[in-house]
Amino acid sequence: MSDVEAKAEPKARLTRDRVLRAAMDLADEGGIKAVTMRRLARALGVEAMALYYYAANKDDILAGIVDLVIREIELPAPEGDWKAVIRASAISAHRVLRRHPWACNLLMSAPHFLPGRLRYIDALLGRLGEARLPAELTDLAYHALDSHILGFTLWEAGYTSAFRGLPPDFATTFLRDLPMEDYPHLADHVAYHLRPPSADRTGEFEFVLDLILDGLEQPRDAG
Amino acid sequence: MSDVEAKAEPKARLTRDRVLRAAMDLADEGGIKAVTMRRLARALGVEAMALYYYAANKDDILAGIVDLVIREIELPAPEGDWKAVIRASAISAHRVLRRHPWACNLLMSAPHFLPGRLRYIDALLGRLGEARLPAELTDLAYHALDSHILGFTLWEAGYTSAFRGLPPDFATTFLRDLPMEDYPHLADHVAYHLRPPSADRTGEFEFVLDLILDGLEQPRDAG
DNA sequence: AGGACTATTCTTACGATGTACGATTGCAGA
DNA sequence: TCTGCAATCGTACATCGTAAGAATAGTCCT
Repeated sequence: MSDVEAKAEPKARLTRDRVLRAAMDLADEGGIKAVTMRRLARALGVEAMALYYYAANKDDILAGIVDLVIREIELPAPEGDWKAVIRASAISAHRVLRRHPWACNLLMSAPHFLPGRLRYIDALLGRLGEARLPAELTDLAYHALDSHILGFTLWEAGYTSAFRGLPPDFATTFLRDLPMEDYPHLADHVAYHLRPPSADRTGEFEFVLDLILDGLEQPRDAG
Repeated sequence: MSDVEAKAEPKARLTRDRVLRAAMDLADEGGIKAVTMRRLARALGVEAMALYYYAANKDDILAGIVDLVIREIELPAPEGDWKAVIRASAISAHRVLRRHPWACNLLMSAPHFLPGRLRYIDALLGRLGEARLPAELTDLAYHALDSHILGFTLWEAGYTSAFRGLPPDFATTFLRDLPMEDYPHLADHVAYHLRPPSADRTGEFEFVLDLILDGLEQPRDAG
């Protein structure tokens, strides 16, 4: 099952979209490090340099697949209660990013402004405007939502990937090898972080999401 | 001012600590991509392979400098009001990560469990325990704090780096080149994101931080 | 002093990566 | 059939991480 004889798709004309979609597949399967110009080319049944006809360079491709991911996010609907609608969109974003964990890192490390992202930002800002928050709170809200979505998913992805594929007795091994007497509070919580990767943290995501959404509305006195 | 003739430190014996600290300097100056075994070696006045005596591989070095960063964070003090103390630590973490923006990405992409991080987690969990929250809320709180700190700082770092060193008329250029009629809500907010990189967003960081800290205490009815 | 042992550093080399440059193919219209 | 452009390929280079083993430099013993 090595990829020496990779599935070269039936020879159809190359397209920027086909290139990006193949790159996304590679990333989904093997993480972002699996996206290599040569590997990508092979997956498309083509030589590496052919890709440069459709992308300026590798960064261009990475920016492109990030935008593909963003387009998978369900936009806040144009009607309905703003809070419910934004909540739904944030939950969708979380779900999408869980499907493409590599995208979190890319999203942050030099944000590009491609159509998908612009449309997402615009839609979010539009609905947030309806909350009639003080002007600076609107921007804060957008910022807070984005960073919660990304931070949470990134955190989640990092920890689940760190523990993926480990033997089931990893917890005990982990506890034995560490000088736990130095970290008295940690031991109680290790089990929590060793929950199977499929563990659904959606509830936690939504809890903090609601903290933010509800908190924006309440007038607060300065700390 | 090319780095062909890099500052080779006065020839002192190599040390894991000296290696890590030099790697950190490289990352601070030129981002994480500037950390290269050969460059790092040259900065230390040594050949690349010498580094492998002090580190198993490059990932080991990266994990090491992340732990150095974590150690810069002021731990929650062992006494005083738990909320105030955790708040101060979170603010310190934010400040530290702003100094070393490259560390955010590293922190997430495969978390390692080195002493600095373990001590940080342990201290935080210990103080959170004093809040006497329901058990699952304690874990959630830790998770939420971590992901807020990282998400916010990443977001911040991403955007300020995207705009760093651009000419001051970038805003107008940006607005002209984009089909702004497609993004009506976005235009109003562009100026906000074009504030100088030094703009202090600490207030926003603390706002959401307080949302989380306060929200943890309130009993909430299910949405 | 010399010799031996170990800790530290260097030399060389390999495979992988991103991509510059120019040659090549293949299809369109004349 | 010839021409011209769009799409693809072949070759080459600098740079990367690092494997394997040779060379050096201390340090201690006698």
